[in-house]
Amino acid sequence: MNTNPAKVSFDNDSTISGEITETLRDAIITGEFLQGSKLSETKLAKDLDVSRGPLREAIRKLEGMNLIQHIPQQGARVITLDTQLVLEVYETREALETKAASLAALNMTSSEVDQLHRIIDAQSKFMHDNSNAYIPAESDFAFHETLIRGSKNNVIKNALLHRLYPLIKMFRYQNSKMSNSTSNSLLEHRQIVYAIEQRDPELAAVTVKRHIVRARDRIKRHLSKNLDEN
Amino acid sequence: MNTNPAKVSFDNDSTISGEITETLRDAIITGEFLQGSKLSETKLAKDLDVSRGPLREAIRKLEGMNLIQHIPQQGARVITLDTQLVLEVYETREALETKAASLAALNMTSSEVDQLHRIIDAQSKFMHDNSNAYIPAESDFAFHETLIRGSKNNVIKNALLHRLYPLIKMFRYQNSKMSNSTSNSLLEHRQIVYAIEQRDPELAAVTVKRHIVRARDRIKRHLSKNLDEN
DNA sequence: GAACTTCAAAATGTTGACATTTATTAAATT
DNA sequence: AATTTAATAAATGTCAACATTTTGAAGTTC
Repeated sequence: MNTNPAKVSFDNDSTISGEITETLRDAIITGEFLQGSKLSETKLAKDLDVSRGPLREAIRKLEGMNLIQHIPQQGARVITLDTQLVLEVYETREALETKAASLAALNMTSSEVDQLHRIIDAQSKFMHDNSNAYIPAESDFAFHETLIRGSKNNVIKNALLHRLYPLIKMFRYQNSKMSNSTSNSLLEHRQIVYAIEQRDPELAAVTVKRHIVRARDRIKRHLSKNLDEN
Repeated sequence: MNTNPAKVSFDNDSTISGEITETLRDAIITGEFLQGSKLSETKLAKDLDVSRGPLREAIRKLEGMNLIQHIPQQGARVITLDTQLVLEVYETREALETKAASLAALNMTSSEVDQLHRIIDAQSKFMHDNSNAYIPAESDFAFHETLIRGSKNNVIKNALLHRLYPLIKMFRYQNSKMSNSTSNSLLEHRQIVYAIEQRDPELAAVTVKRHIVRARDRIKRHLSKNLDEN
């Protein structure tokens, strides 16, 4: 089983293009490929032992995930997560996931709500066992992905899980020192589940909005203190 | 000069891949390629007189615009704008463009606000000259694109202009008989500009939200009455 | 007549070579 | 010595051929 938090796990593509897309995605998210670094087709094709055709397609797919920036006749570079981009990503996430929460309150199945419960129970147990450590990133992502899927809106789901979360995972993976999820996050998760259980879309929206705005504020403070070591 | 409302106009790529991306995009948006129809690589490559390499890349790019659905080992098909998808697109647009409006109220330059004024003045003149006809689609899109650019959030901007608006343009182009923009739309546009001029993000959000929800409701009514002729 | 096999045709996936553009380095000029 | 120019190397863009998978029709079986 794969417990790599970088894994986005939404494609099972046995083609070479699909395989190397996953490989490159993980390498970018984990920071194995440095931000802003050039992705040379010739070199990468040799390293991965594939031809440039599928590699170019993989690069296009990663461009769709916002992980790569490609300029014609110049090539592809790993996205650079500067302060502005990260804050813009969280603003976008706020808009989309707030709506997703409203919809989830209306459309989530009870078995999906149960799943949310199981996730926060595990988070609760973990924090108890580890004396108020941070929520593990994988568990936090599992919570939000379940919520998003519960919206039953595939357009919002794809926008969030395929295009925004890769960037969020990349940021959190490469800033794991940061106080990502404070003990307060668990309480906020509980409030979100409560709102969904009550089938209260407004309350769900408000609780998720606050959850994300707080995360954004933490990041903002963190980045303003670490202007150099980026 | 290009006045084709299908034109999205955000790429100037002199490569073959870039050229045929634009060609195919317009053909899909205008309905020249029917919804759900197969895009055969072999056939298309012959028709466009290019090799399959750049064509495959174009297909990947169009996939990123949500205009095409590609299944490995099966090929690419033009997206089908069924009722559910269109309503989901408008829900997503509501979430994103509402946020964009708030940000525009804060970040728009005065020259951009002037541009909004020029657009609604032209809309006003057009409707007066044509005795309450609908706002032309190009002008309506120009208004919203200016608003979105004014947000100064590139992530939201790309999500809307590159991934959502192509679908919206496709729908409106292929449903031009529908009462797209009623005379009420002009009033709503004025209210939006007013909110932005006041630098009032909450008011901007509310006015844009209502504008989009109303459009969505019109579409919902229209589609429920035309279940067959789609 | 319906469902399952078999085989041929067509489509997608992949490759390596070629073309064109961009980047690099060395020479030349001021 | 710094800047510009020219030649070379390398990279991206494109193509046509090959490989593999899927599709669909013909034939067979129940």
